[in-house]
Amino acid sequence: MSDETTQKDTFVKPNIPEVFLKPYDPKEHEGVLYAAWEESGFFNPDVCIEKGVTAPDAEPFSIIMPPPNANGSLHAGHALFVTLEDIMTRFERMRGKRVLWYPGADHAGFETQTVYEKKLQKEGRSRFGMDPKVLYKEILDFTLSNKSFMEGQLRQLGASCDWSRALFTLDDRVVKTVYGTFEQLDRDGLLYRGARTVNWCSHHQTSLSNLETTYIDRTDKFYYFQYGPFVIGTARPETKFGDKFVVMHPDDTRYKEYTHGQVIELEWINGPITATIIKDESVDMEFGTGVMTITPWHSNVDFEIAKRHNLDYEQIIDWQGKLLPISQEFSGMRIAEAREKIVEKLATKGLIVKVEENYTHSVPVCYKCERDIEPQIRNQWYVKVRPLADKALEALDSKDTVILTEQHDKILRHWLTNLEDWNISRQIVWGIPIPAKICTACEHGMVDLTDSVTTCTKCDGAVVADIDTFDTWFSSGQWPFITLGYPDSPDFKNFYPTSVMETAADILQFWVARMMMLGIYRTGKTPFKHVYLHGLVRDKHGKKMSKSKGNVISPIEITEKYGTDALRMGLVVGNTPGTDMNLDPDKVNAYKKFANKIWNISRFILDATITFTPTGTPSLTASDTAILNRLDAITSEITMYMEKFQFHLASEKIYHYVWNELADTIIEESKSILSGNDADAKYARQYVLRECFITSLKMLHPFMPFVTEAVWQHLPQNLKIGEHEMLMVAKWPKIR
RNA sequence: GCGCGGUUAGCUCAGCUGGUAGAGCAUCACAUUGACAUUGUGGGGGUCACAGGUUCAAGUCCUGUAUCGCGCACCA
Repeated sequence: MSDETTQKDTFVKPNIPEVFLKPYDPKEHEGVLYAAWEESGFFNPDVCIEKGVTAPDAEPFSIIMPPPNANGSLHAGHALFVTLEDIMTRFERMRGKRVLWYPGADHAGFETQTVYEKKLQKEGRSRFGMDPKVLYKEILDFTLSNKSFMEGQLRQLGASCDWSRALFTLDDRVVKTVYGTFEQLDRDGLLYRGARTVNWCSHHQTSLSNLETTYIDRTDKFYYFQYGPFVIGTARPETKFGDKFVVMHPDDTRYKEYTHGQVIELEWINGPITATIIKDESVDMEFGTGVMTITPWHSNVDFEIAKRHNLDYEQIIDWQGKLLPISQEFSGMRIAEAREKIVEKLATKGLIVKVEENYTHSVPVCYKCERDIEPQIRNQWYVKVRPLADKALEALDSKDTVILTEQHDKILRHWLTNLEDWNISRQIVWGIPIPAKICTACEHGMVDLTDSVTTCTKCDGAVVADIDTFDTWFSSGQWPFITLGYPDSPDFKNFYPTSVMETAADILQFWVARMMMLGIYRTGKTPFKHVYLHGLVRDKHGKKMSKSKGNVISPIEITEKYGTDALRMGLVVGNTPGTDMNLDPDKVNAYKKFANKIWNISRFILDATITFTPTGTPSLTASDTAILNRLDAITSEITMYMEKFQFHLASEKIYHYVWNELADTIIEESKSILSGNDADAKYARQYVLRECFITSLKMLHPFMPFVTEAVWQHLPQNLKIGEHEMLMVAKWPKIR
């Protein structure tokens, strides 16, 4: 009797499944259960109908999974989206809806190409100079191997999505539909190829949309130069070679003696030049001296002025970020070096009026490499977004799409209201090729899906294929209707518009806005009813996770240490929609304990109900009735929270109910009744315990699918009467 | 510069339509071989950023200030 285990064994009831005799071990159950779920086919709504789990006329519920980038491991943000979407999916499936959670994987154009470039760099190679076809093939292999790895991780997190439908963003169906949209935009006059200022990253050698740039605050020198009779201010002396137009406001009395179009001679960087005076209202009289010279090739504002007055313009900086021959002695220099040298030269010529040292401004940089964006003029394909954006705004006004939270609704509206045309050309190989021909003579662009255009429709010149690819967001913006098989697939008819789009708040404009615009444009309907946005997952102190800081929490490691259920609870309890959350492993550990608590509660209930055979109506005591009423109240409260997407409250509620009420109060109070001699009271209490227990397991399931299903699979038949063999498709509890 | 959000216990955060503050972790004390030490019971700890206002009553509504963060824009 000295050995603790033998002592414990003496209390073991033979009817309790052996699995309950030791603490809950997630590793032992999770893989097996996921395989069983997948095997059952219940992730697929069609199978649910075939097998009678879902009524054929059941209300549909659909979520399109934001396809994770197939270029690496899942991070904590992925774990959060899986958790939230799986909660919604499992909840609605249990409520008997016809549920489709549609998975996918994203080739993630620019993102993946930059990941792959780093890999090339490590191997001492570079994408420049590589045969584009070879490079494409290499990235494809890399992506596909990551894709299957990533899908395995989604399974590990418990995602109950329908793998039989899984789609990859480069699959034929995707390309075909995207081409269809491209052609339709052309036909509708919403597409044009034009020379405009693009955000050029000299490092990545591609243009970027406004969204793909970010601004950083920087303190630079601000120079005042003598420019003929004027003093001009600039932070970028290196662009000033081509500046032969000097601009001021027409109402500026300081310069009233100068007239629009007047020509002046002056001494400039590389000798005497002729400059023309331009009066334009866009000039801010308060800024600097109220006079500026313009560099239309390298500034959007200047470009607009040049267009208004029909001025010519010239490239000063090449695509690699070096000065062109126009700069003469500075030709071939990088910007930073040239800036210094030019200032020196202007100083020796006595043209520097003054230098302000602390000029702070925000500078656009590439969101990937944080190098300065060099505005450049380049021919690109543009989508006229105004009509599309207006339709998206209408959908928000009519509440056909509802954004959670209001804050994000405002951000989205603001963005949609102030939108500029969308540059969809990218100079990278990893993406969907743009099906178009470009005239070598006049640069006219022609949409050509069938590879049939051989001469320019405008000037009869020779044509070449456009070598650019689409902005990833142009194709992923069509994802909801592509996945569902627009226009003819039954899925499209059954599930579009989808019920919920759940995604990260930081891609609201990148993705959600584009999906609305393109979805409405192509199908006539907004792609989703509700948009649930989650924030960033940060470390436990609220710091952004990054490899360099070393504070990255891998969801897979957490899962292996604490169990998937614990991770899911850690991610969802107290995490308000739309706001960032902090993930603390200690918090996850608390829910690991909770999973074990559920396990132990199960052991007790199983033991307490061994003799329970549900026959006849129990004669409930006042205390029994109170417990059941309370259970109903909890059930309706949790159901309401679930319906309102308040998972942070629903999860906390069920947690406290199970631990503090069911375990700490109800079970404790039941012990004396169960060991007493009153058979009716005992039977009634067994009935009550069974109700509370089954109901709790069901309400816990969307949050903690593994431990609850593990328990369910070991429930004896006397507790499971009238219930499905699999908790995943059991019926969500109803109020009595 | 314009717009938006946060500021609540030592830490990280909840708190619905206004009614004298909650959770997890941490901490302290006690208990414990019949479901569970991945435990139980109990406790300490907050003038809910600050200043005004509305109200019988304000983390909860209004105004302003400070501070942190986000979105948009940007001027050469």
